[in-house]
Amino acid sequence: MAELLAAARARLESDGSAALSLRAVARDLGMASSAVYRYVPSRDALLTLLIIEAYDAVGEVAETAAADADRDPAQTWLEVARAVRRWALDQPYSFELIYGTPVRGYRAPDDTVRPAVRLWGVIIGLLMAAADGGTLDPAGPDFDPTGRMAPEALATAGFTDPTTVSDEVARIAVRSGTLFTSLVGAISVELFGHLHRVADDHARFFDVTIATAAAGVGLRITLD
Amino acid sequence: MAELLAAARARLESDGSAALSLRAVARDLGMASSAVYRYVPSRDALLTLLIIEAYDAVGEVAETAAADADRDPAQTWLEVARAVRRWALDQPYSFELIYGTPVRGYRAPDDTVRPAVRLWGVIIGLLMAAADGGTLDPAGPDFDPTGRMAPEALATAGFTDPTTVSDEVARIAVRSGTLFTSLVGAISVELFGHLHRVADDHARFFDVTIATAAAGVGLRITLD
DNA sequence: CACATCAGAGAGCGGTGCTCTCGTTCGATT
DNA sequence: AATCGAACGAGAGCACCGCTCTCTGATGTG
Repeated sequence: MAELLAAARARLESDGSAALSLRAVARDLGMASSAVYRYVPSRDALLTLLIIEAYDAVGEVAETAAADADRDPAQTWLEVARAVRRWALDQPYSFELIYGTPVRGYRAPDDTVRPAVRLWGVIIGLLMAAADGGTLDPAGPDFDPTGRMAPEALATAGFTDPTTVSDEVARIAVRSGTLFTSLVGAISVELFGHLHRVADDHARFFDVTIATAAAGVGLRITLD
Repeated sequence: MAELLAAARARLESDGSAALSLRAVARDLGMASSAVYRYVPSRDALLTLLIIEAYDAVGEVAETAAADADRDPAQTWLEVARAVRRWALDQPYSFELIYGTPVRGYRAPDDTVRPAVRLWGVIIGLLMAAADGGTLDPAGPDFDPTGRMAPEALATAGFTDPTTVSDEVARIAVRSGTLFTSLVGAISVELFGHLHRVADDHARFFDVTIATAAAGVGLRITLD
């Protein structure tokens, strides 16, 4: 089973998710394609395993970057974003697998929710830290947060008891959406080729995009 | 040829790009699969045609929304973003086709550049209008725009002669990247299921995300 | 009328996911 | 120790895919 996953991971990294063929994996293992079905019920199930791996990988990358960086939450967010970008450029197919077009007819099982939420946890944690430290500027547009972010998500991320999400917490958590979107958006846009003939220095474009979006939620990032 | 494109479009809208099968299109037309190759050299070429159609469609949606909306550039941007989102939710597979994971081994030919740049044109136009009207706040982070945005892109969008892009224009154009990213990012995140169990009211999440990112570049959007 | 061009058909190649049946092997129970 | 059953793997086969090849027939033109 471990060998199977390793072979599938190798195939994914070299050929991409769309080309991940169960038969090819079987060939790499020196087995008949039918034998693989002893371990995995379908190709999509195999993909699910890789998806969970990818979510966990990006979650760990973000958590590590957040722990390693300096104290200022805004600069820490920049470092986290950079780390995630580096990971995505390194393993583009893993990024595509989780943040790109979902596989046709594929419905993510609940097993993927917990690892997927790790990144949200890092983001919300940074916003909380900024609020506590008094470095969180007033956000651009303010609005009523009731019912906007699911309390369940906050609870899964380990912040509060789902039944008692304070208005204060919700108001901050809402801003995490913009940070998350700017991160996924900036990487997607670069990775999927939409900066072709638009921007030259992709790393700089990324930094600026992250910093600008962060300014909107009240995090002042200074770029050198 | 027109029938072929129509059938392919229908297949795309019902099954998605990954499942767009030349044989299926041929069946829909009552032809042998080999006959289709009289008109189109390969499946990828057929996809390219649909990609160009999609870029043009989203470009027109954006241009129309920009023309119809009121005078305030910030509010107009919100309307443009909403219109593009509506289009994407309406034709998810077309959105995926251009802003999702690129098709394996597919390299976009230059024919796609011009339609792809229409959306950029709308964005830059709005920023210019805001700057002219004096409603463009100082952006979050400021930075040297030299060499950041390709002059060619500005020229293609119809703003300047590529050799003479003023520093003023470049400084404004740079901000368009954040708006573009927030738009594509917000739609991707929603369409690809990353708001599942995170946000309840997707339309509101979208508005807030767009407005917050816009605040970072200096556009004040007011949400009701 | 002869001829060339073109649209389409059909078979076939190697590939895919997946299912079914068949044999083997190996470990636990009696 | 013998036996039984579960687990594992192989192989054939189904329907589908992109794509190529050859062949047929219609069509229009010199």
